[in-house]
Amino acid sequence: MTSGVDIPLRHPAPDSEPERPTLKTIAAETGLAVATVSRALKDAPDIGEATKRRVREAATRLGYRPNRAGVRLRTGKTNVIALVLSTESDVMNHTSQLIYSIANALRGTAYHLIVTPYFPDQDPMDPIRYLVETESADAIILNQTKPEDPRVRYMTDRHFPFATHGRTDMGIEHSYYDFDNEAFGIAAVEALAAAGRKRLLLVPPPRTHSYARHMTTGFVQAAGAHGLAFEVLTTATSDSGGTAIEEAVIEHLANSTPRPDGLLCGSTTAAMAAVNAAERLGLVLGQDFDLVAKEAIRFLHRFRPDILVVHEDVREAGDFLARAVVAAVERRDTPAKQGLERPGSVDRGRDNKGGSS
Amino acid sequence: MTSGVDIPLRHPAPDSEPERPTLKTIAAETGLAVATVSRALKDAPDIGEATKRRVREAATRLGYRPNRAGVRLRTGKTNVIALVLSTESDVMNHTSQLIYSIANALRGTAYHLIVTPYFPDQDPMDPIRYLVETESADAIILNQTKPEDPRVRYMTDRHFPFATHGRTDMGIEHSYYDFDNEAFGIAAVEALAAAGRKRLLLVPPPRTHSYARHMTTGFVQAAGAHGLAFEVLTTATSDSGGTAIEEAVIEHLANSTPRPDGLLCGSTTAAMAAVNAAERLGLVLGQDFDLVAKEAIRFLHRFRPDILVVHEDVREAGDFLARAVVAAVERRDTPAKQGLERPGSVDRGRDNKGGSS
DNA sequence: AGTGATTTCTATAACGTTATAGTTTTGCCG
DNA sequence: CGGCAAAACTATAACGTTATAGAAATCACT
Repeated sequence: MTSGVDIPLRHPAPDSEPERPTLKTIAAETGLAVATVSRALKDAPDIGEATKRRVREAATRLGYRPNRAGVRLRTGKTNVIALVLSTESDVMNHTSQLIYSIANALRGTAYHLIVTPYFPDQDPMDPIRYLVETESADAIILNQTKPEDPRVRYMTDRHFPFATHGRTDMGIEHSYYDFDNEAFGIAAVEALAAAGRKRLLLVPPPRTHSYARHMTTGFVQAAGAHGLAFEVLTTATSDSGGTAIEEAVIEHLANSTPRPDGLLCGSTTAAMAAVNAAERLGLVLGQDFDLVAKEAIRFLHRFRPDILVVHEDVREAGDFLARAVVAAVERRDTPAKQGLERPGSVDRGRDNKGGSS
Repeated sequence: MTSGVDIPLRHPAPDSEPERPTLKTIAAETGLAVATVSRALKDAPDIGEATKRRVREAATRLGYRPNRAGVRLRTGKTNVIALVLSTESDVMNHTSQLIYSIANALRGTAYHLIVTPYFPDQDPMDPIRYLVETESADAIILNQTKPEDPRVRYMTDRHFPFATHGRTDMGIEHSYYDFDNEAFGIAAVEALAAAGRKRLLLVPPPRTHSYARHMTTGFVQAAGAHGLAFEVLTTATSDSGGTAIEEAVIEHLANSTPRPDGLLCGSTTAAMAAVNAAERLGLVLGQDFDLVAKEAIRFLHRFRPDILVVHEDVREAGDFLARAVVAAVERRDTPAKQGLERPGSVDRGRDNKGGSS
């Protein structure tokens, strides 16, 4: 089949690409100077109305779109929002929802979303430093804040626009969106109290994260207020992984007298593991014990219809955060925006009409 | 508090930024020309060894990093890999795993990951066209391929580097990674046959996607080969949403005689819904019926330990796809790489040591 | 020492954009 | 109609990089 001669055959056809139009193309088309076209397109006051119309017409007709590299090189503006994500832990459900909702909020704007996960073996500061130093983004959104979060200080010091999913304890004024985990803790305790539960057990989030303290505070306060006994599990956290949680809970339940009859979990995985643990001890959900869980995607009502569920709307968070950073980028002096999602009602899974997916 | 006078107070301190080093900086530092520095850093053959060492030393000392906008403007290279994601359907679990594994594979390379989800109201071609036309990425990875996928044709025609998660039926040679859903269908049927099941029901993936045909083919073939009765659910697909699937399955089971006793589901959600449906009819899993499901993240073993589970390793897919496109970008004539994940064994959930999360 | 080849380095231009300063045109008023 | 201001447009340079062509220095060999 192949001839012995080596014909230097390149791409079959030179494919004569239509060549993407630039300002120069429009300038040639309209007989104007490149600078005029540029200024016309950004509606500068010193360009005549008729000219502007002519330029805009040519631009749409040719399908002109600014070359981002050109803009970026000249102005430093990247038109990029970076989302920096922790990969550890059980946030799995959160992640894709965050990404989708941010991307959705960015639709129709000039901004692209770049996603930069970092891994347990990395310093969380690494991606932040990289993005800021190389000016690879106009703003950063990050999640999994810690009470003392060096990333927040770093960006604040440099006046770099950012917003966080979660709060810190540093007293720095910045844009964030958070779920009110303290209120959640209180609501959960009240639901358990209403179900007649007397001895509560919290499977806490990892202590390093800000929201762990909020949830624990709410839990402890409300339990105290209702005169209920309570404990916080110390041998596992809600992102220890299902198996570890199950073991830790079973161990705890087996060895405590009196036995806790009201459980509180911060994640889907933890809830499933905890229910399994209790059931392995022969306890019946809704009878011997109740469990309240928070989840971003409705799953648990299928797992155990009797579970008590609070929904966290991560999509709202993404939307809020995206708008906050875009506003900050467009006008550098925009005041920081803070959002706090109040937990909705605590519902039995069986009552959820929930969309799941 | 605020004084009546409006002092035009800008940023407190001018913050005298250390100025990011450029080639010019290094040139000044070493007394060489900018072009020489550039060539030295990319190890061009016409630069002396001593000079190269001197330049490299200065570069690391100053913390030089090439300005991407400059490179991109000059060369057209973006150093960006775009991941284009469908937001519909139950792939939720897949998504974050794909993102993480791609990002992980890209670590240490010069490539950034940009994530571009598209929504049900959009033409799937939109993001592709945008990325290709504006040359915003060096390569594209996309998921949810369809048997006849215009995106694949578009990029092939333009010799744009890409790889897909999933195959097409178009006979176009390109890079992809896929889970062998036909083999999965066969293995699932065999597991159900081994469990003594005689009448099988498939809750199929949405017909528009390539893998639906594969899974159905395997299912039908193997059921025929084992002389088992079989049906394919027509009133819902695995991404109809939990509630819809539950309704459809309950309806189907209630009205068929003889009643199916072996179910096959392609996703976690579908499996949970199907089990719920069967149980609402009073059927007992492992006794009156068995169910095989495929899942990316181990969940189901907690839901019902008796469920039969096959694991799909999405992380492997992301890793493979990332390497494939990077290879294609670095050397445009790299042959297309294809990967097909063979399903592992069909295990009872109770036997899974699985990491969950 | 002279010639040519080889090695090593440099000047220049260009990618697409925009800020700045400057030029031309138009309009107005005395 | 001269003078001047305002309006409308343009030329130039620069952002940081790299491809190209060419210059300078070094070497080899007569």
